[in-house]
Amino acid sequence: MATIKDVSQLAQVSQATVSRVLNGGVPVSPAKQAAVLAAIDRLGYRPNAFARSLATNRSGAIGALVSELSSAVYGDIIRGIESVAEEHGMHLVVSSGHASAETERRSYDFLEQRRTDALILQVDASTDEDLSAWVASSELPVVVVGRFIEAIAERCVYLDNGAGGELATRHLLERGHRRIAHISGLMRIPDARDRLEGYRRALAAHGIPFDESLVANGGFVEDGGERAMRSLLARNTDFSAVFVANDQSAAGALKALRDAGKRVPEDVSLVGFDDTIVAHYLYPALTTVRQPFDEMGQAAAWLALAAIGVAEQKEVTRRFEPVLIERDSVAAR
Amino acid sequence: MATIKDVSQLAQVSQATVSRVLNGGVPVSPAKQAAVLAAIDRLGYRPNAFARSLATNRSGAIGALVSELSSAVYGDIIRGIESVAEEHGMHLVVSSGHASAETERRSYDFLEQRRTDALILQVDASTDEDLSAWVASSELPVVVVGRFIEAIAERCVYLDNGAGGELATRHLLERGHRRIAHISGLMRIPDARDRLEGYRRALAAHGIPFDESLVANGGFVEDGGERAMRSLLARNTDFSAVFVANDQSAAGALKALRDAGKRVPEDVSLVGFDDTIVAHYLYPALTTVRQPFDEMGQAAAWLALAAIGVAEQKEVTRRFEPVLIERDSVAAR
DNA sequence: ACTCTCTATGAAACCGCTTTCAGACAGTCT
DNA sequence: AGACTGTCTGAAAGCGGTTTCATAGAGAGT
Repeated sequence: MATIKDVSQLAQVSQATVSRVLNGGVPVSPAKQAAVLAAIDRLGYRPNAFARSLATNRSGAIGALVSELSSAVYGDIIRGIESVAEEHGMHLVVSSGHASAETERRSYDFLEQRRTDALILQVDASTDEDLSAWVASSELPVVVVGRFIEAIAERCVYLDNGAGGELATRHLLERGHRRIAHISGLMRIPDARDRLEGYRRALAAHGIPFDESLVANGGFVEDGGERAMRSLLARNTDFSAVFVANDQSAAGALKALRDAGKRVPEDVSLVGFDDTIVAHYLYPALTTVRQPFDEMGQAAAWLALAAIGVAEQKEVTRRFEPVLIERDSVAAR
Repeated sequence: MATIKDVSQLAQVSQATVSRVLNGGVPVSPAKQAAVLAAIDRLGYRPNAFARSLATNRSGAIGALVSELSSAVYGDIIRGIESVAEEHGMHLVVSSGHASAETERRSYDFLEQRRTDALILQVDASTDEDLSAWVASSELPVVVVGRFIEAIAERCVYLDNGAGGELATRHLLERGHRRIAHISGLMRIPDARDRLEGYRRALAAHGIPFDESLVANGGFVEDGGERAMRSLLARNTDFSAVFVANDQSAAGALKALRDAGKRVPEDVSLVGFDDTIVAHYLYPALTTVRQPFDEMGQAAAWLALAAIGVAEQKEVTRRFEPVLIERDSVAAR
């Protein structure tokens, strides 16, 4: 593999000049410039990324730590990050946290050691305090996506989950539903709490008292959603609609309803959350609250790149608004 | 950030000794060893990955070029790769080809320049010849996943798509179906051709002549599947079952059937391919042919790591066998 | 006691690039 | 003509590790 030295010798200039031609910014006479380019071409020279990084202390890569690589849910976040990174000639180094706080920590260390230029975190298991501490102690810019943490608010890209919960519930209320159940998410995750909170707010706004017996925990997973729905059905409190904290558990809920001989949406209306691919494929197609994962990933990447001066500084949306996607799982009452 | 020099001074040893302690393999006296470790701990020293890479010419990362980051289909491949990489203390640098031969080429150059230690390719747009050429000219080990290329057979990890097509079709034959249609995939992709071939073989084995009017192209996408099914229905050739080349177009086909008032599986049986989450969420849940994406990713990663001496050399499955996953979309006839 | 391993160690070269610094040269201004 | 500016260039010093090579010192063998 040719080195800069080979190029400089062939072009009869110094290594410094080759470097200048390569990196621009410094004037180089046209003659030498041409000689250098010719030599580069002739030798098929490609700069050694390690040497460059060592000298500049820049890696040309941003790191992403995601809770789960390419789940239905978070895949789009990575996609969003990658698209912006690529646009700026940066690479993406990914690592998965495997939904364990310890692994997340390890992966974080890993990436930090690897000296990516910036870090994007999308993690579930670690606490707000952990994350704040990481951000505080890190030498490189860190941005957190899919989560709002007070202490590092300006480094967070997130959805307004409360508004999402409200939106879903209000939609059902507007369709005439009064007995609306909720299958909640994993309560240690703020998103789940916020969505529940939004649900309560929407009810309150319509003068409907919160009824604990209409809430069951689905833990954000399909099985959990199925169990939660069975539990709701078994309680003999009637309801005509359910707001489910995410699409996956909505899929489970749908299954439980079907097994119980209930039709959706004729007997029970259903609203999910996330608008993942799941919502699209369910039958009936699931009305749900959309999170713009792709855009959130892009925003996070932009924020990170701007922080290291690679992307232009501009106003980046950090708090995203949920949008209701109407499909076929809600009927008027 | 502390450097090896700081450590060596604090520990009163040479840099070489610190390096030895760090990398092992060379005997170091217990006393110095302890002193070095203490100094490392005290300074919070972390070796600079760039410097190390420059000196060793190893990056500690493998590159993955995927056609589409985290689609429902290929997400599991990446996951498989990452898990094996992480197990061996390696990083994963990913890049997406965005389904264009040119972008794939660019991304490939990008990764190669980045000098990852090995490369895993999962690409659709580039031709067999392109890939063979890349592999031949590359200085680092390349493995191709999800595709069989004669010229570089021992570097390919792939599914036996022909057997998969046969499996799906035979399943329908065994359930008593005789008029079996096929919605094919993107014909420029070998997988699609092989699956069709398998379909023909299975028919032939049962003495059923191939009937061109029972084949429509779905292009591996949902829309395409829907259109293809509509086209089949419009032809007025009757059929009681359809083997669809992938789950996504099966979802489209299912929709078209539903729109036409046909029940699945009572009127028409359906078999998909891939066993992505789509198959799981469709209603009725789709009987399909499973590709072990995760394992294939793992195998590819293992092959790559073994090639650079990071993973132990062992017999790695390169040709995976499809498995039929029976769900609810096939009825006996 | 003396040579002969053998082990543990440090000095220094090296990996391939960027960047500083000083100087050569050409052009401009009195 | 002489003093200044400003532009372009090369030598060399890093960046922070690894690795080679030579050597000091400890034991072993006679």
